[in-house]
Amino acid sequence: MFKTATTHKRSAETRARILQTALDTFRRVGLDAATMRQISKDAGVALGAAYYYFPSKEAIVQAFYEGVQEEHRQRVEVALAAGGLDLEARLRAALHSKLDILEGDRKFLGALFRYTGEPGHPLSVLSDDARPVREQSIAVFASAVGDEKLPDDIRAFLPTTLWALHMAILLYFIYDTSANQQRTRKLVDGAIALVVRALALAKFPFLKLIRGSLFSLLRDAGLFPNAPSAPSPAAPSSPQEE
Amino acid sequence: MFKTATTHKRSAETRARILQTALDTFRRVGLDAATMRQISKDAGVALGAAYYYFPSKEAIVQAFYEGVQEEHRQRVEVALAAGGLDLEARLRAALHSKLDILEGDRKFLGALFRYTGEPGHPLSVLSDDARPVREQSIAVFASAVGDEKLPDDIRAFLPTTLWALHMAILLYFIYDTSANQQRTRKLVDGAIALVVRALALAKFPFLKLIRGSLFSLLRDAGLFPNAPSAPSPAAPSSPQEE
DNA sequence: GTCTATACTGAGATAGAC
DNA sequence: GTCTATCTCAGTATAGAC
Repeated sequence: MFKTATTHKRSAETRARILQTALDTFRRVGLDAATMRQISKDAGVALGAAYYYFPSKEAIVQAFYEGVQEEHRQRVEVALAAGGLDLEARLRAALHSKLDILEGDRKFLGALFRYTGEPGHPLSVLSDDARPVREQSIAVFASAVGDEKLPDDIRAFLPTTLWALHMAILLYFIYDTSANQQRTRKLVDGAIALVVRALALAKFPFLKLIRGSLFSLLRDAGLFPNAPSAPSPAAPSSPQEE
Repeated sequence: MFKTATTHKRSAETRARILQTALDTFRRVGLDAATMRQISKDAGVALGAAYYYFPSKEAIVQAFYEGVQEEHRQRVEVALAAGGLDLEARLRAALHSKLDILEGDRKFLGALFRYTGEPGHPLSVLSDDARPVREQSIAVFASAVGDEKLPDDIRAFLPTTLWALHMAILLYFIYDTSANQQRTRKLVDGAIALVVRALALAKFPFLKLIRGSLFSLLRDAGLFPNAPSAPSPAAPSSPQEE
């Protein structure tokens, strides 16, 4: 039952070596062209060993995303730690740091979206399985919003909305062939500036009505499970049986 | 060079039979579990024949989407032909008819999104290859907007925006396990009502400013290639080299 | 041009030996 | 924990019937 420390360590090393080799190969030739046979060969293990550590090729990708998520969390934490940044600067830091991390991985980043349309698939970013990672990612955006003075309803919806925006931007990023993906960087800055300006509109009372309708709609749809005044205390984040 | 009429017909029949058998199988067992061998066997042809008509399994899916698109165009055309519907009713017709068509195909509809993250892939809804189908689909929404009195900038952006909304709703639809996907139907109605109300806000001059910023941002990002006052007459619909 | 029959390659994934 | 052998299936190739 209990493994020895050395076994633990060797095992972790092998796993790390396979993961690293796989990512190198993904970056070099893309996800599909990278075969498990080539990866295991380059990592100096047999095919079966690779499958021992990663039940599928996609599991390697998943491990990569988890690493990215953790790295993102840390970078944003560092960026916010100093303090003194306004909301716009904090949101820019959150989005740009994500792009910084993924800069070299655009070639296989598309795999992030590959299973989005398959509810049951563990690698769908919208699946129940991915909920922990998804909520961690949303939490990073919540931390960037921080204690900014905002109406309660906006405060409740903003982090998930930013997460959705960030997903859309990643899609744009993948398609962006401009040098160093400058267009995506510009889009981020412009989008954030717009979000901040739109938030300032919150004070107009006659916009509060339509905003309320929008939030009701999203809440009733089962999106935003953590939003206030939800009909059910355990509202699902995606549609469920009535 | 010229095929005889009968050859044409027999060929079309074989193709249709393979397509129909494939779709039946997809619906029954899902896309991945449906093997080309099983499909060709069920269709009463050899494997080679299936590959003669469809270069890949995905090509069958593509053919399916083209059929859906054509069916959608027709249904919306019929719905609008009578006239007398207001904007909200027309938009509802456009969205609900799409859901009607796809109702039985939710199980493999996710394939629509499978290649979204891969710019070069012909089956990505955002790819250059898919541009004709995509623009046809956008045109359907433009026809639903019709000659509604709208500011020029909104008129330019609305159809593509509705198309994007419709893609998001399809994603929700796939995840919606409520009976007969009632939740999606409710979401459609609520979303359309909200869109129509939001359009009515267009008359407020101080909102025109932020609206202008939003549209500039989207246009500069290279989205909305057909929008007015674009910097380049042949602006791309996705990011390109500078 | 349409289609059959069959064999082959390559890749993801698994079983079971060690 | 690791390896070798094997399975399945997408897709290709080929040779030919009609």
